[in-house]
Amino acid sequence: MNFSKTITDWYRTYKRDLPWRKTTDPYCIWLSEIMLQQTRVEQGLPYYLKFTAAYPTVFDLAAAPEDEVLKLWQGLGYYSRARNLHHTARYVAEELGGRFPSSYKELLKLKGIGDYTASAIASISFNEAAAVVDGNVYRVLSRYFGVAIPVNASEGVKYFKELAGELIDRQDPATFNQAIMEFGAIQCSPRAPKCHECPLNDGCVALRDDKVQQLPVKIRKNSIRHRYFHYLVIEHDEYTVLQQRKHKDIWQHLYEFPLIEADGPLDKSDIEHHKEFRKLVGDSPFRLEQYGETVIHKLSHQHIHASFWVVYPGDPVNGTVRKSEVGAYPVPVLIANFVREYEF
DNA sequence: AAAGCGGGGTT
DNA sequence: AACCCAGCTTT
Repeated sequence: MNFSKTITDWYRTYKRDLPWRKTTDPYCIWLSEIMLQQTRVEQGLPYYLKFTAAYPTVFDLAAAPEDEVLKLWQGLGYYSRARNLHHTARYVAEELGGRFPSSYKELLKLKGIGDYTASAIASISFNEAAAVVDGNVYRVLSRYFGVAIPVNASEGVKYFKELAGELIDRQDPATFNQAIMEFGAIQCSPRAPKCHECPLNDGCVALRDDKVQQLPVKIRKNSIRHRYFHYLVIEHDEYTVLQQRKHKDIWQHLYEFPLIEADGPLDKSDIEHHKEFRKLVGDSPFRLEQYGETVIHKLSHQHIHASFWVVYPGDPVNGTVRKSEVGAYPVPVLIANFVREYEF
């Protein structure tokens, strides 16, 4: 039995019951695919349910303010996905009458939609034979065919895209694409694939040559950057201060307390005399105390060493919001964790 | 071609 | 601690 038929037969038996598999509405497929980029199904699922409940159509999403969309997205990470999602919803609603483009080529032009997502929507919603190549597909194909070309370099991207394009079931591309991804997620998993009970184990080159653990090959990079964030938590009657992150950096457009970023740890005296602190508090009298210990918030590529300094200014300060309203703002998980523990 | 972008789970 | 996840955009 050939590779593709084995995969789709396996899928019909073992596929998970997931809400986006009950529809071919391109809006719903698009929503699910954006959320699942670099994100596990179990983590994305509750967000999919929240979004489809809050925004049943692309017009509902387009009509929402960005802060509201980011708030619903809070905790899912890679927030540019939410900003691009919102941008594209407005484009589709206002310029395309709410109708998504129906081909891979046209979908690829939309913000936030790359090769993978355009292929996924084109195949699932419009039955176009565009092959998806995600992390699962790289793993399944590199193992079964014994290909050691690095998957995260340009040669590998091209090679596996073409290979997947040759294998795809042109009669039912939607099922084939979802099948090979599901197979990679459940059967041909990264660390402990179930080779002993795999329907493809007779033809798998990696299994034959005992190279399952060495494939796929990835060029690894990224050393971790350490950053030191000192947050100023203003306490003035029922008010505190929040600021939106505007610059090109992590957490763009999310909110946080006024921030002093330094090259390392700072003590109370460093904070008191810092330019940003003086700018916020002015020359009025104040009380200042550190809350808790330094927290190390780990991102994929950065470790944020965060300390929180509670400030009781004598005079009113600018940029205040009610403490009771802090929970309404989209904030990084680091800030949400602090707010939950501190309780104003 | 390489860097930058979250958060959580697994080993 | 390292790796991975239904990747995309910018440099």
